[in-house]
Amino acid sequence: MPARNCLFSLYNPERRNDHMTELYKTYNPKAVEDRLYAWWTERGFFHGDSSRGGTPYCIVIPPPNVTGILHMGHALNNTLQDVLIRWRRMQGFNTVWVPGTDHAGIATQNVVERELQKEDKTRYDLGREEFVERVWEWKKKYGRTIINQLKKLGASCDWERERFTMDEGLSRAVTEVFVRLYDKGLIYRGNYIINWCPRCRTALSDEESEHRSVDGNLYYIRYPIKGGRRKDYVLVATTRPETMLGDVAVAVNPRDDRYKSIADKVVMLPILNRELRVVQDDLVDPEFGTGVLKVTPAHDPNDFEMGQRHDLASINIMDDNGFMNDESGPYKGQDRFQCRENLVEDLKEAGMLEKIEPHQHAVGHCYRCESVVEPRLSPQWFVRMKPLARPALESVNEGDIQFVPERWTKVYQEWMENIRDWCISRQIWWGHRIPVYYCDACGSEWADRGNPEKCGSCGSGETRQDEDVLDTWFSSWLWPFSVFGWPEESDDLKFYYPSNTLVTGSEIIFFWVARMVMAGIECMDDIPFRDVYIHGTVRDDAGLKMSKSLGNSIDPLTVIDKYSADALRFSLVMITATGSDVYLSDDKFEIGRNFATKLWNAARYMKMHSQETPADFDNPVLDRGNLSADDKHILAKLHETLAGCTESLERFRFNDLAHGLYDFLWHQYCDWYVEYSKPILYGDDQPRKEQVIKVMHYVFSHALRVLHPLMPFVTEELWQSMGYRSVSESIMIAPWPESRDLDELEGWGVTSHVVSYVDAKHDLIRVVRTLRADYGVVPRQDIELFIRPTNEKYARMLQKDRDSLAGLLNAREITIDRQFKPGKAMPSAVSQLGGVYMPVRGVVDTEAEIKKLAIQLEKVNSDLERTTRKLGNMDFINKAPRNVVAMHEDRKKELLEKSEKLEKLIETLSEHTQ
RNA sequence: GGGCGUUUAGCUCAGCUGGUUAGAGCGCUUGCCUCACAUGCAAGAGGUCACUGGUUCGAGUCCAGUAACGCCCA
Repeated sequence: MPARNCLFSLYNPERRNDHMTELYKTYNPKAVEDRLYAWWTERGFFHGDSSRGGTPYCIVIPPPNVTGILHMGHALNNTLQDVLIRWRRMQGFNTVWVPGTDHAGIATQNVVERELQKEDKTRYDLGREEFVERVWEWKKKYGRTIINQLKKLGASCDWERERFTMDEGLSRAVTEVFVRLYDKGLIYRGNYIINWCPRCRTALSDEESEHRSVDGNLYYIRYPIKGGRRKDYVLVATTRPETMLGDVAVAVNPRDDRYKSIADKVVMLPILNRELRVVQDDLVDPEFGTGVLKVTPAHDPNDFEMGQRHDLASINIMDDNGFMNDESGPYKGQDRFQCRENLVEDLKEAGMLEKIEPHQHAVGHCYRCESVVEPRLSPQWFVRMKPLARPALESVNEGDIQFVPERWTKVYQEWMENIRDWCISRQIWWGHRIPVYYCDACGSEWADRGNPEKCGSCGSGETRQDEDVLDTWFSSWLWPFSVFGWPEESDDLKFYYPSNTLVTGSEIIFFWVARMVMAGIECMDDIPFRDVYIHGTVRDDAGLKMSKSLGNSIDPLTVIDKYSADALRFSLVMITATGSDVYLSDDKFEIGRNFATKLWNAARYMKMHSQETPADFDNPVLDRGNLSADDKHILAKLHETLAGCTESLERFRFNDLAHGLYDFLWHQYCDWYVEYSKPILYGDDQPRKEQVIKVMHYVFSHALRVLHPLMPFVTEELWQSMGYRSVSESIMIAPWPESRDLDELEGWGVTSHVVSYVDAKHDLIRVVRTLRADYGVVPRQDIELFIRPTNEKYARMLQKDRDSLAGLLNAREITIDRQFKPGKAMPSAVSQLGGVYMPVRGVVDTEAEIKKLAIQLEKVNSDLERTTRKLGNMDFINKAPRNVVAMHEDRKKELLEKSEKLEKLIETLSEHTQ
């Protein structure tokens, strides 16, 4: 790396002397980020070790999909986790953040199958074993993409603990849990309606079928009554006409008088001419369609239940690919959608189609490939959820687990209360194969932890394993303890489980969060985490969810490249309100970049004036008598900020943290304190200089630490280059600053009076600057200024601050005089501390001046009137809290003074006009 | 159909337990290359807090209703 680009030479002791020769005006993240990240890793700062003891703080990462690439959702999610973990680490907790990926069964299989397609092969050409081998190869080659991207983001994960859901250890956990639940009777196999994706050729759980509203049709079809005349038919309305090929009955509501007469009749299925029973069922909604429902038990969940109740047969009419099978007569071999078209044509021709109405309805789509999901009867494995849900619900009801924001509690509760069994088998090859074995000799079936060669009952060697694999979430729900080696009772597991905080998005509350709670209680007899922080969804500027298919996503890596990782992190957090969605556009990242540059330059300024960092910067010995009001003010503001930051983190108010630091460092520190310091640092009062330098380093080094979790790179770079290593070799492990309140700052003479005096002084400066601007006095032109302070105390304090005021206002002379009376008309204004007068060359438009002041007076008087009225209201005086009343009284006094001053000003001006 | 959420400056959003004069960033206007920073500095304009009613001494904030939009579940 060329030395010129390396702005500060940092942690490397050999390079400590050749730095600072040249200071660039902007921070150059490219020269910093990878180097620092490598150093942190090398030094082992990310590693957590249970044997070190202490208080644990643990986060397990929501494992990203191994096929995934980092998107803004990940960037936000992992930034927040990193903020928490870095904060707790600095607080001295024994922290660990466990990273890893999940094997994403369907998604990964799809990726590899697409690869095979290019070679004109299918997975069947390779066979199961070879195909799985191929997926492993793919994983080895590409599976670390997202992990490397997390490193670019600055994530301080404990990489020594990186896990993958298909690892040996985690696979063992999967088998163990399966066998336990199987033996407890909580896992069963059954023939039920499941969501079938004909493209992925597998079952999906209810959560994996995404309902979307689609514009479809309602087809009204005539089903003739057997033995009736031509006009005797019942009219059936359906959205999926092709499923009629699997009809076994029609159903009406028993209370529906319209259809009483057909109750004992048989109707004929058009085209196939199958005889259909007429059943009566309460489930039929008389209001929907014609009130007659076709019953297709093999292709609709409600129909299936109805079939059970009325003992109806089930006719499956489709194959695994969504093509019509033997049962569908003339339509055999047709794709389901093509079949629909053809069938509708045929019905039309036969005069059996009465009408088609446009109809909007919800249709399930595969969450991996977006194909229309086909409800279909199929033998699958399920987890009985009710017994698992009960304690998981209780732990949230009783507050052992808390959602932030709280409203998600209800979403969780409702899902738990209405929970349905979980379909866990998938008809794919990539994943944990179901550890159930069958004996073909004696027909027994059992779940096994090992690889049984013989049947346990009859000793036959004719055993075979179930062909299906498990849902990926069946391994993810074990993540909080499987990553620590469960079922082994490792020291790490004992120390770090349960984890403290889970950070995730709302879209996987059902998929993952809820199930982890169930698994944790079932397997560990303890909840997996205490707090669940749910952040918002990342959207584009138009409010659309960012997605590859929409092409509206902003690539975090592009942002890192263009603006820096710190900028990405800071900007994301700054604009993300707690738990609400984020709207992003490229230019938002300038916030963070500019902020980093601002810090960089503040540091440059400090360095210019203090080649050597004061030895006691961390806990400075300050001469109380030699501290100015402004010194005390910034010290107070620093500690106020520190307190606010810690509180924000405790409450997961990340954007408050970002805003607080931004405001403090930019506006309080740079805009006011650094500006204030200039005349001193460029002057030659040596003792004052030393004090100010000490204050600056004290403030800066503490603010940097609190900022570090948000902007790890630039804060570390500055920590090193400013010479703060004596506190700790890295800012990452520097102690988190303790805030002190005003009483604790008393030793430095910091009081609320000093703080409010400086606030008021800032107000005065603003007032004068406005005067300057109003009268077109350019910055380089100096002014003469008269101040008439409100009281003797202010007069004394302002007198002390004359030089600094002169600096901040570019005034060549400031006169502070309680008796000041302008000898001629001049621009003037009113501030809390007193009136200000700014003589200007040339003629002043007195009329305009009076007018301007009159407008101000009007506003003040109306405020005054409102406050007076309020204070005259006995109800207010009696019922409002004392401090509120006192506040209004102060305000009244203030307004009164201001009003009088303005009146006097106007009066004086008017005299000069005459 | 059920549930949840949102509605505050031109834009994106803060505003927590009701209590001063409703804030920020961006954008806009004006003036500045002032020796840390033009990725900057200073000043300024800009608001019927969606609507209607209620509670209260006091409502952007609490309650009820209405409207629009969004999300989740069926």
